[in-house]
Amino acid sequence: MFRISRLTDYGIVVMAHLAECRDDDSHNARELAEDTQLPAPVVSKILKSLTRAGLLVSQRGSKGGYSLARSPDEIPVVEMITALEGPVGITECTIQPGACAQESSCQVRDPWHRINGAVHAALEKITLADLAKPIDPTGPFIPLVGMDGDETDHTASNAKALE
Amino acid sequence: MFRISRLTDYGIVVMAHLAECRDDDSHNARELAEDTQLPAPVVSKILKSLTRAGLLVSQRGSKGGYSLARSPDEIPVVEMITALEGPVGITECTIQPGACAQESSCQVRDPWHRINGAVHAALEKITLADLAKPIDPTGPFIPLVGMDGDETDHTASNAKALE
DNA sequence: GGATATCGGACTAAATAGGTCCTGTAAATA
DNA sequence: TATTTACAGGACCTATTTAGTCCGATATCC
Repeated sequence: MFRISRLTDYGIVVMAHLAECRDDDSHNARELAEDTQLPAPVVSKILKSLTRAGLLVSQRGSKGGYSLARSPDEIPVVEMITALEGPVGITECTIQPGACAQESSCQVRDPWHRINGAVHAALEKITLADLAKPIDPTGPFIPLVGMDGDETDHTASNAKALE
Repeated sequence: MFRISRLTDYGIVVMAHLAECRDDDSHNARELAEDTQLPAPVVSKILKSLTRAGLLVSQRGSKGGYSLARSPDEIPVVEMITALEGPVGITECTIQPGACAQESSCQVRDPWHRINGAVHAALEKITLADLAKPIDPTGPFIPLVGMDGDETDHTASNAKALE
């Protein structure tokens, strides 16, 4: 379906929440689940993955919890996606060379690699900081030009958005 | 996993093959399966979907078959993907407003919409013609602008081309 | 030592994708 | 008109992936 998994979506919400709490305190899994309104066991699972990937640091024991390993503007979206669902690649052959029997004769492989590179680059440039502060009109805008594909349906109002 | 399904991949290979045969003759499913080395029932299924989406025209009966509904340069990649796996949307809420309970309070929705728009735009600009002729250095390059952060230099995007 | 919280897996259930097959219908041809 | 060819539209089954839960082990603080 060409979309990120729900787990990944959750993970990014949790990360964004951590980025908003500008403190360096660690937040435990239960607390984060409550704040984000997501099921606790799932949040716990996500946090472990993100920690293993080096995006979060964990502290065990009582008073333990999780906190960001780096500043939000140093955490690109692509890393979060990779942490939660493996390497970003539009087609199989962009990730696993050799997996496809048609590889040597494939006519469309090269363009796919380019498309993949483009998507990858876009996800690399957007950082957690961009996600956590979507409505700062004075701040640097999320650097995406030419996004004309989005204008078609906005049934759910943008206006309502965030307060 | 953030990648297109195998069916979609196959579909694009078949479409590219049709684009290469510059004739306007229709090619039947069996023939296309042989040419592309893909399993016949699968190719047949794909062809039906592509026809329903208006990317191919079909001709029934003996001497029947499939042919491109439009010129390859008028068939964007995003349409092929949409035909075979539904609307392109990174997150659920970019496709189904209202499906997510957190929508109203979601902090990251707006940036996701933008990211989605960027990916969508990239896939819209790349056409079947680009995929079918991947090695023409003089032709118009796959327009990957719009995925790139600084929009100052569109002309250079050809050469550096993301790899 | 006891309470708290992460770590690492195993495990189940649900959803999706991949692939096959069958019946119906349209077109060409003899 | 009968026959053959080939698409149309599903139903259907299976394998894989994803979502979500749970538990024992381990680390830390008091």
